[in-house]
Amino acid sequence: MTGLRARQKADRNRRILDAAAALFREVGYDSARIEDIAERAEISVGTFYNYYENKGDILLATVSMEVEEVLAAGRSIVDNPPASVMGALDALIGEYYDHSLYYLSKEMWRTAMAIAIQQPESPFSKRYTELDRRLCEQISTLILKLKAKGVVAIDVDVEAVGEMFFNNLNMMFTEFAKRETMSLDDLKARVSRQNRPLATLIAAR
Amino acid sequence: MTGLRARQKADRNRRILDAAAALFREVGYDSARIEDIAERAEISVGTFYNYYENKGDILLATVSMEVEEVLAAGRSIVDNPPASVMGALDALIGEYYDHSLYYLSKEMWRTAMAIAIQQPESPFSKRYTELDRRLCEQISTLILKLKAKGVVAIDVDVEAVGEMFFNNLNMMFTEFAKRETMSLDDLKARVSRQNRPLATLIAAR
DNA sequence: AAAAAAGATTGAATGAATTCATTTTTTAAG
DNA sequence: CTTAAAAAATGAATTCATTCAATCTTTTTT
Repeated sequence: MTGLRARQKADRNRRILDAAAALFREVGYDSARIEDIAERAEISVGTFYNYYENKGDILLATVSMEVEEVLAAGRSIVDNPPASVMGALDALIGEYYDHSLYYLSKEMWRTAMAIAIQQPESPFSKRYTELDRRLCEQISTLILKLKAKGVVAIDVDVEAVGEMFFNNLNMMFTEFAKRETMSLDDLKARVSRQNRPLATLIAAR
Repeated sequence: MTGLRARQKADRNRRILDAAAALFREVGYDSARIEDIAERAEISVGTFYNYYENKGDILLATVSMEVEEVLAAGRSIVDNPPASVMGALDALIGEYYDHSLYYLSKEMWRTAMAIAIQQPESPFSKRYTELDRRLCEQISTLILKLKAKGVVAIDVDVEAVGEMFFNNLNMMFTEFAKRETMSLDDLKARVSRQNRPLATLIAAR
């Protein structure tokens, strides 16, 4: 049986996460004070710091939940991809992008990205980087699948190509988050255009 | 003749910039306190905030100087590029990367990137983004030059390809800044491998 | 079941960025 | 040359994330 201590710990952890996620959505990251998060979670400020190293950590924890969902959604596309290279890429990348604003605002994404860059050694930053790696891997897996189906030429360096597609879509998402005026459709159209040359050239002839 | 006020303003601005750049190099961004920067520049803390919106702004101002230099160095490679697509890309990108650690540490780069993402509306953030755009443009210009020389196929979408190379090298530089253990040579080798498929495929046959 | 040890919680204290009401300096007007 | 208006500089006060010594709770030992 789980001891009282372990149960209380899990319970507090969830209360903190819920309180923070709610506050971030309500007032944005910067205006959400640790004191307020602690008050909502019915703990003290000090306790907050026993659970998370710093304010950024709790945001990255929120983001991680979101990315896990995206990965799961992506899996079903990779398992049964559209028949063309461009079609498959547009479908998977479109899924990523459409999902991205479901829980998180552009401001929250910007902050999360900023923290992940700035404190790469913090545990949640590592987790975030790990999730990026898995997204990148998923793109490569898609290309590999297309190769197996004979849609992509046999001599293509799948990993190199997958990394290039991923780095491009990731960088473009960063730009999207930076520009409040840029729409999801703009983003998808631009990335699609960027992908076309490489996608066309790696297609089996 | 420039009034006294204008001259004093320019002078103070330079003193602040010099003081900050020196302190950042000596003790790193986080440990450099506004109070110390102000003391070195022989102004008050309040005056600092009349010249820069916040601490991040002054770092981005420092970084901008560095990127201007890189752009200038890149120009001479674009004007007289190596004869192959891979050769030309490796040369230009190598120049960017080698230059990057001349004035700035990885920690300073990380902080600058983080700030540029987080506060995209601040004046220096816009300047930083603008410099990124010009770097991207320089890559496209290189491809265009190679096309004119008959090294790159005539039907290639230069802009799309240039953006993809750039976004990839930029994302990889971010990863480089995040990993304290990654060397410049590792970085160059990985990017070179990533570039090869697209570089080969766009070459005129 | 009492005592000791280990583990957690707490909130007041610390330190650094940022603000803002006041003072000082420069320019323009009479 | 004085004086009023505009622009800048100033630093004490504020705000907020983070720390840490003291206290309380749970678990383990006897």
